[in-house]
Amino acid sequence: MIREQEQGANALPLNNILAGDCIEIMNSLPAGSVDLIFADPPYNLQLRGDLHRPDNSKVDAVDNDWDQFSSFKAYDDFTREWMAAARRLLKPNGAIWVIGSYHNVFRMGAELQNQGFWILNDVVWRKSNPMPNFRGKRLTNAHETLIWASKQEASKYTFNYEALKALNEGVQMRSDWVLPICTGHERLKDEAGDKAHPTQKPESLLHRVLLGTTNPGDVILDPFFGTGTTGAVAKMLGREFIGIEREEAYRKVAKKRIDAVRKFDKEALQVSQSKRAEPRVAFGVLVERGLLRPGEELVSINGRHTAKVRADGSIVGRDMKGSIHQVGAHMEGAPSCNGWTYWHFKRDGQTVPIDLLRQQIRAEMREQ
Amino acid sequence: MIREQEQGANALPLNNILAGDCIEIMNSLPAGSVDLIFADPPYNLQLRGDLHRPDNSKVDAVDNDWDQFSSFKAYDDFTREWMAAARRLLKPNGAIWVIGSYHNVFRMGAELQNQGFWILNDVVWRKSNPMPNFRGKRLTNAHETLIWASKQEASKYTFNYEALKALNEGVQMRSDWVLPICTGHERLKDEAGDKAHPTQKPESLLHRVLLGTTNPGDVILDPFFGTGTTGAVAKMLGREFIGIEREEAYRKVAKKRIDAVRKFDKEALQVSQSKRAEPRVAFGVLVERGLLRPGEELVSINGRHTAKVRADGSIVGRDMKGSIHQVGAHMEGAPSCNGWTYWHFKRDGQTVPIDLLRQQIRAEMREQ
DNA sequence: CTTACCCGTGAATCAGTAA
DNA sequence: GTTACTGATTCACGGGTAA
Repeated sequence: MIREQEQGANALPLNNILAGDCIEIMNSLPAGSVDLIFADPPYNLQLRGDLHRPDNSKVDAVDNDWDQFSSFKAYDDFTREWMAAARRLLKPNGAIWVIGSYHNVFRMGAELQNQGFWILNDVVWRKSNPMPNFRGKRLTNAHETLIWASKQEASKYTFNYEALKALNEGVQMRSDWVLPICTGHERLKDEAGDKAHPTQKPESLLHRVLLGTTNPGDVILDPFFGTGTTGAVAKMLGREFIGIEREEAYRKVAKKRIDAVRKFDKEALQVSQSKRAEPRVAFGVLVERGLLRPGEELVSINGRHTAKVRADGSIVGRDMKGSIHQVGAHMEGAPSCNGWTYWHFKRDGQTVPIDLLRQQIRAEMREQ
Repeated sequence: MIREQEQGANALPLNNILAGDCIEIMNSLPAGSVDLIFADPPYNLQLRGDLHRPDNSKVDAVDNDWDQFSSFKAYDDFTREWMAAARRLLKPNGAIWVIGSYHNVFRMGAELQNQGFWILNDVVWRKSNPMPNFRGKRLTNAHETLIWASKQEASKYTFNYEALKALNEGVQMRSDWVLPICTGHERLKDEAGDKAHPTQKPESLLHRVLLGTTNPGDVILDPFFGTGTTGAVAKMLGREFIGIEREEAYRKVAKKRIDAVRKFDKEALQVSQSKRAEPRVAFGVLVERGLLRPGEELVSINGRHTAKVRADGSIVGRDMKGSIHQVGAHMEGAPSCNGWTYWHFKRDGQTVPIDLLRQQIRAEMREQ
């Protein structure tokens, strides 16, 4: 058996990038031979016109042919096919990760369930540095969603609980991961110096996925290999990979990149540590959480000025409205003012600085 | 028309909790009459068993020949029905929020898209104090997902950008919201002292939703009302609500809760306004009123270009004449330009943006 | 050599009104 | 419905250059 798998016609082409359509290629590989699949398929963004930043520069949007689908039906057909091919390749105890945005992730999640995959977690990648919403028409799209699912409900999937706990400063890893997007030297460039791929994923993300849900020596398949982040991190971590990629330009960049990777590079093991900054608390959050009521009166530390709280966290003084800091500075004729210590409120006859409420919120946040 | 809506058979039962099945009741209400729907439907945590409605009646699966997926089918049928009924009730510019976990949110998101809703954002409610994963077999399930969608792609949905920005310490609100789960005094108890509802949502969550995507006076429908968080926050914020709930016990708790809510006073409900809401002022008016003289020179913000004001409110640059916006865009070779902030004039040795003069005019208009 | 400043850029379903 | 015009709108970083 093992000999066949290693040497026969059906041998797994380990640590290679296969050229071609991922559905065809997956269907040509031996069933039940892969431990983990990581899939980052086209998102079907459905972008309309151009978008400019406030400084008039144009956003370099994802307008590649591979992201164009004629309808939801066409996208669903595509999803059903690649997912079925992927599921066939998985060992009985295998698992899959998919990543997407609101454009496609709901359709992928539903199809995973339809095909009998068993969802273990949905994971939110919270981007520490997302692109802002330039027109102010929506919320900043600051996250993407991953779904982790086993081949079937009965699968004894791999989960390295302690490793992830260690990675998370000794407390259980949660379903929301704060990681920066891929920029700087990690972002691969083409010969012209432009980004080699429009949607390169950060290695920190794959590091966490592979560390947490595979063992050394496991076989990891990425059917939408792109510039090979999955392969690069798999190699670092001593896992085997199989990549499938249609576009020659991407394959070329990926091969060069992976060839340069050294196994068990200790520095690489540290890239995924996210920094923990002191959380910023907006004054509006006190209102939102009911610690202060809209309409409630604030008094200045010297008792000379008052202001009223509004529902959105701005405040209104005698002749001005704005943030707690702005209004405080205005009242005192000062260039700046720390509103947290300047403004007080009354509870049970006591006058208390609003900073006390901020400390309360911070304590809650630390509890996790 | 108005009389009919207020007093006729089709009158909207504002600020009431309606008893019964939400699909039937929604179908009995007048179409196109609701501004926002907030839906927190059953999460269907036991997808592999029978599916039950909130009243514990069993949902019949239409297609039983594929037993493994029949329960998904039943959940999808249920989702399709209530969502279609909800969509019918929305005004053309209306919008919907749904909330769920990985058990059901993918199916809801896909169905929203299938029915022609237009997804605006998916939002992650990151729980600051989730329940840990006791068995250590998965990641701590520390978030839930909300989807915000307009009735159709062309809808001019409500988004109070500035208010949410104020709520977030002056930077635009992101798609991930850190909020604690509902505990303590806010968590409603029944007579026995147990929690009155298993999945009561925190008021802070609804505060952000309603402040950000409705205006005072808007009609908000919650078809899975439960203990009435939507109604309580709607009342606080000066919005109208309609609740639908099958279970008498929940309706009773909700009514008592909402009756005790005090509306915030009007001034507190004024939120930060977008500049887009300000009245338009034609540049020519500045000339007309003598704030700028025909022949006066304007200088671009970077000091590189000049233009001359003409009596009709057009301006002339080196090789082009037109509006302040057209000439500015031409000078910079940009697709567009906000002439109000681009062009400056000189007074007493100072260089001042012409937008300052527009603000003067607007102030005069407000006094009038 | 260090610090300060400027510039570039990222999976984006990104406008509203009047004629 | 279409066209034309007005005019509102950005956060976190990394890298490079200037001081």
